[in-house]
Amino acid sequence: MTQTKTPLPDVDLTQMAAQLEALGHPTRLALYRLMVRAGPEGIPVGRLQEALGIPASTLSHHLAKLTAQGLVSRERQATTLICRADFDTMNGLVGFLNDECCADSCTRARPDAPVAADGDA
Amino acid sequence: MTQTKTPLPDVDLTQMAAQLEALGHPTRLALYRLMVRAGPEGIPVGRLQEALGIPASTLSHHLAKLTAQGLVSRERQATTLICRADFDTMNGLVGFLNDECCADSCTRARPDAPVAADGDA
DNA sequence: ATCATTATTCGAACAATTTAGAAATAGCAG
DNA sequence: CTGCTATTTCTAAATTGTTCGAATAATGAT
Repeated sequence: MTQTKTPLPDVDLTQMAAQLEALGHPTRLALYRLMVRAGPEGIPVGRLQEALGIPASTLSHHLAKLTAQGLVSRERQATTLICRADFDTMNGLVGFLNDECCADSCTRARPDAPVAADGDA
Repeated sequence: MTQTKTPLPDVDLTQMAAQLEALGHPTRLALYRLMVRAGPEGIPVGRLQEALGIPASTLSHHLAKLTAQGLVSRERQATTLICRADFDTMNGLVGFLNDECCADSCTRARPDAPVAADGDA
């Protein structure tokens, strides 16, 4: 806790936008949710493919995008690749939305959030 | 509160993805955040343009995208258009991410969330 | 070494997004 | 009606994303 309230300059707008964009595709969002439901043990790529019924190359492309944003991690297990949702990253994203992009109506998650505490006129 | 826990079938994956995509652009995310900070009184388009320093047509395009997803509402006030963040929509989105896309690590916002309480395989 | 399995990378066609200048529209003042 | 400010729509170019077959790489078994 080096700082109680965000410095306000730009937290990481570009990175946050990139993560939101990665999730902002029906296939990728479905993919991510499958991984979340699979829990900490993860789910193999082949299983994801079966679930969505899309060609492997397309799947791989989307998976790569999610991985590039740190939303998903992959681990080799023999010939299969186990995919896992990176909850740390998702928490960061949800935290950002709560802190910077919500107002009074959103207090359920952070009753002490400053909301709009900058100079302004 | 018509339903305590989501039915689980597919909540609105496509719509959620569309909203995430709308926010998944640096300019639009910055735009949205400016509106959040402006609070319930809103902020005129011209003010947004000054803040970001981009051409009006580009700004209008992004604004239209946010509006199309229900993230932003616009209201005429004489010659200026007042923009407001739609907190209802954002709450729905954050709620979805919490409910469907987070796991044990994400309990800070919803200590009672079921996480992945479906039939499993 | 060869083969089968699992998944990625390459390449190319197609589609969508992003950007922004110029023209058009909306409201208000004189 | 004319001019003025505020904002959108039109149009078009450049860039980027999506899709998927075919070729490639990694792993383990025979």
